[in-house]
Amino acid sequence: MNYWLMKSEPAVYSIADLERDKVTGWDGVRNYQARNIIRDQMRVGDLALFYHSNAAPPGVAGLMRVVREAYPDATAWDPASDHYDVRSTPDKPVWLQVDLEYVCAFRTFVALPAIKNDPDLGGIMVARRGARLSVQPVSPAHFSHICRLGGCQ
DNA sequence: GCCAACGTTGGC
DNA sequence: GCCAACGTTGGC
Repeated sequence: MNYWLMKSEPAVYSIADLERDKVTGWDGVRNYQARNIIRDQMRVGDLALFYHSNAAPPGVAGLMRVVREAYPDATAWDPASDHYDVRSTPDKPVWLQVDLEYVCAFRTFVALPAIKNDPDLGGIMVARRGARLSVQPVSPAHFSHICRLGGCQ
């Protein structure tokens, strides 16, 4: 079982939207490093922290689970989509997505400044080098600590 | 809105 | 393949 942190701007799609939808296709990833993680490493049953980026403050808002492994992201060949990419076609898809299901919304939002100041979360990627990557690995120890801070399982 | 970090593009 | 220019992310 692997653990991840996945970013979304809450103004676009938030943990409350996922709670309503129950399952969502995590489309729109347009970074090769993030795509390769989705393609090569994300497996059904993996858990992911739902991170609110571009928020005030940013931070972890809840928990979700992978329920479908990598498959083509159809928004890439939709000219009407904000994520349209002329290089990707149904025959040769460039961009991939997974499906994620809602697990819980944190009772306590775990804000980025608290993450940075927590000695138990030293070295976590979201606070350091590679912070911009929209799909990141999280160590089991860091993952369980953030879940405990958030008040979710 | 600013800007640092960093990924991508394209000329050579 | 180098690297300067440019675009994007995302914290602040």
